[in-house]
Amino acid sequence: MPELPEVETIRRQLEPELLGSVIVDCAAFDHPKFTPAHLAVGHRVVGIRRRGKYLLVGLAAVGAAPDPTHELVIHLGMTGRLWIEPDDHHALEATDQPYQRARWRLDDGRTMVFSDVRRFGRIAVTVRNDHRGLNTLAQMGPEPFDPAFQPEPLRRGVNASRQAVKTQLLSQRLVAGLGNIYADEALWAARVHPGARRITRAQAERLSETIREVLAAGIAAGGTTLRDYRDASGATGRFQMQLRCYGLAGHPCERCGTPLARTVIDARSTTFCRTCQRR
DNA sequence: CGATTTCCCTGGCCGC
DNA sequence: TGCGGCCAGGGAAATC
Repeated sequence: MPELPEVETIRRQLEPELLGSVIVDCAAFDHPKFTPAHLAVGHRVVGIRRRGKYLLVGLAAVGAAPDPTHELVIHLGMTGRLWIEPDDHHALEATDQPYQRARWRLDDGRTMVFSDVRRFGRIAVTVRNDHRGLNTLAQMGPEPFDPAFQPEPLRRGVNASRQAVKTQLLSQRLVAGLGNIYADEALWAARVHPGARRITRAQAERLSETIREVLAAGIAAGGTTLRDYRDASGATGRFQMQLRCYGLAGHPCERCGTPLARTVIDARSTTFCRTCQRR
C-alpha cells in the first residue's frame, strides 16, 4: 500500500542510483500492465520525479540532448517493490524469482527490478507530461506540499460533490498522494468525519494542515509497513508505530478516550472517532 | 458527465 | 492438517 510517503522514500533512494544510467535491455511479465516497460530501452535516466503515488523517471534518448522527452511511469499498486541489483552473473531473464514484473538492465551491468505480488501495479512510457490514457495521473490534484494546495479549493471541491470527504481525498483529484492509511490519519487529526458530505472553512483549514503533517511525518519515518511495504533497500518503514487512528478500531481515541469506530466508506475500511469527528 | 459498481490479484487468516 | 471462503485495497473500466 505505498502512498505518497512510501513512494517518496523510494524516489529519494533511487534517484542518485539511477541518474545518468542508460537502460540497455528489459524483460517484462507478459501482461499489458507491465509489457510497456520495454519502451524505456535506449534511453538515459535524467531525473526522477513523483506525482502523488506515481514515480516518473525522466528519459532522454541516448545521443540526444539531456532533456527528458519521455518518462517511465511506475505505479506500485498495493504490493509493488523497486530495487537495484548490483552487477552480477544473473541473466536478464532471471524471472525465476517469483512475482517479478520487470527487470531493466543498466549500461553498467546493474539491474532495476520491479516486483508486484498482486499485480495492482502498472508501468507505462509516455511522452513527458502527456498522460492521456492514465486518467488518475492526468487529473491529479496539487501536491500537498505545493503552494497550490489551499484550504479553499479543497473545501469547494469537497462541497461541489455529493461524495464523502474521504472518497474525495482518495480520488487524487483534490490533493495528490493520499491512500487509506494517511487519509484516516489526516481526517482524525483534523477532527473531520470521513463520511461528511460538506466541510466548513475551518475544517478545510485544519484538514489541509493535517494532510501535510501526516504525510511529512510519514516521509520522516520512511513510510508505513503493515505487511508488504519495503523501501528500495529492502527496509521496512517506521510510521506504523506512530499511527493514531488507522487500524486501531476498538482502541481508545487519544483525544477523548472513546473507542475508535470502524466503518466502510468507498469500499475502504475506515477508522474514526464518533465523538471528536462530528459530521 | 458525474457517481457508483465491478474487476483485477494473491497471501494470510478464520472456521470447520 | 487440509480446505473453502473471505478480506485487503489503488485504480481503471464498465455501468448506472
